[in-house]
Amino acid sequence: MNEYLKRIITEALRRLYPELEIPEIHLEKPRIAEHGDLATNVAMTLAKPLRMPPRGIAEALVNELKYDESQLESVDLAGPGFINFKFSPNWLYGALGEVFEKGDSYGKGTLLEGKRYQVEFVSANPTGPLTVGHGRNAVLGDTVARLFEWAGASVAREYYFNNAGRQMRVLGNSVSARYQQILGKDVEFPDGGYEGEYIRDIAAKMVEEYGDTYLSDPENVIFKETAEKVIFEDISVTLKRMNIKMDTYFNENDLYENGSIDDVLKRLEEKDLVYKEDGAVWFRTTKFGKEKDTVLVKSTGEPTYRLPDIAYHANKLDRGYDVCVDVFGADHIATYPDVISALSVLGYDKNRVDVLIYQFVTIVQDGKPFKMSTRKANFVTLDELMDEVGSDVTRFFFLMRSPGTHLEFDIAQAKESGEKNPVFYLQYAFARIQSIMRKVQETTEFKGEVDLKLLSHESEIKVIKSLLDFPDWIISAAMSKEPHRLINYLNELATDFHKFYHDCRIMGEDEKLAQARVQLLQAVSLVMKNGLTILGIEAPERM
RNA sequence: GCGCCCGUAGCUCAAUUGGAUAGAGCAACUGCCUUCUAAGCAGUAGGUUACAGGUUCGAGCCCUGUCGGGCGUACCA
Repeated sequence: MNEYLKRIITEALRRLYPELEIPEIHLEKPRIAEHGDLATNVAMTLAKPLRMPPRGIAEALVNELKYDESQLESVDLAGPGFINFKFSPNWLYGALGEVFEKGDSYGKGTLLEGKRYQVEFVSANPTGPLTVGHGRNAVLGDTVARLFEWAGASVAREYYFNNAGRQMRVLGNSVSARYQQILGKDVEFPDGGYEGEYIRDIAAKMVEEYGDTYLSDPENVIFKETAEKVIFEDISVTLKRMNIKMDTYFNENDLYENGSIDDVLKRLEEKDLVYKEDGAVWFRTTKFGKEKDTVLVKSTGEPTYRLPDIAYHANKLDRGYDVCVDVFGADHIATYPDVISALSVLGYDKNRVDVLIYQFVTIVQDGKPFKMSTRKANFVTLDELMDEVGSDVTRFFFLMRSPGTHLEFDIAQAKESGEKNPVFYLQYAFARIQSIMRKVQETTEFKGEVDLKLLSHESEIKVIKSLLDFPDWIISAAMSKEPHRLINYLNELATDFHKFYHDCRIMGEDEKLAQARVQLLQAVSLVMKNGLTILGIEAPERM
């Protein structure tokens, strides 16, 4: 339909103003239903180049426009110069038919067909269980990946981690200290160590397994290695519970072993973008508009995290992905411009790296905000949260707001199983349809072809139109990396359905009409299911 | 100090990326089930989109400044 409208508008313009360079025709869905199904503002944008009033242009255009009346019901001039198009019911019924043809794959687009995407997310180092803070990252990353898939791309999900470095040493020392304490040795807990209960659990397990074997060897790497193994196991179980499956895990350490770190450094040196000072190696980030240069290698010889970050991104791009998406919390916002600068210097197209930055999550418990810190063991883990509210609610809460705004996670509201909880509105709509279907199937058997033309009630038409919007919203949510748009859409669809069902009954109606309505419900059910699938949320048969 | 993000109904948030009359949910009030899920529907009330300018046919959205909040601004990740 979009293409059709663009074509006839362009043709009309060409006839009216042969001299004019015809701009890209912009079509949008008016906010208000009375303004039609699609509208264009070409007349307004042409006002300046043509030096004519927008309404005058619009009027001429409307008069000149030739269209097929079986497709378009009306074309109107409105407001300051909008041209509003209203689809004919005939076109709507035809389009609705296509929904059934596509079925489970209705909504799948071709925009990103043939593209290879990679989404890197979670990427928490194995120092402790995933917390609610990681939750937003995990769920956003996974859902954005699903959206890319529905937009036609092939997508790889990657988890990047570092099991070397200072953090992990502290982790090992923390376990070692607890291990010794359990065995009765009076050792002091390391300053800044991980205080969480899970450290004790790991130590206890080691006592069980090895007895006091390592009591005389508190520096043994086995403490760190065991902790890493146990914690990773724990993390992957948590992810699985949340419906998240990683394709690859990438260890930062590989970048050292395969020489990419040195290689990147050498290539930056060749471009004269690094220099030595005070025993450290610096990256001339001032050349890219930064206030200060950035240290890449400390005077101890150890790289800062920025260098492996650059090498890692180069590595990802070398693996042939068309686009690599990073999912970052707001605290990482400062680091990625350096990575981008370095990559373009190294000859990569910086548009191949895309970053989704989300604002922090505030947990609200008993009406009060709750500050978290992994090291201080002052946190709510994702597992605890899911024990309380389940994974559907957890995913939904992380997705329902724009990534760009701070998210307030109200545990009380999430626990609420009734109308206060917004997930249920969607799931209920689906379950309600299933129930109606079951009932109808018990009592009636429809014969003959479905006649969609019988769906002429205002709220039926509204439902049909909403159903047809689904693919557009997937693209919109995918390209903006904002899954909440899909949720907003599904909410509207659910509202349209409930309204329809309030206005229109099925049983007791004329059989052909009932049949058409059942068909319509099937379409709603299908879209609802596909939508919830993208969100990674279950569509329950009954509630 | 400087940089990035945010500021919309009492509360939590939308607003299809510059479009027409700024919308939902919760909280408050009023109606609607003897029959297919009322976890629903319909309605009332609630706004100078933090503030002041600017850009243009048109601004919650873009630009400048001010105020308020978050995050950065490490030879931490």
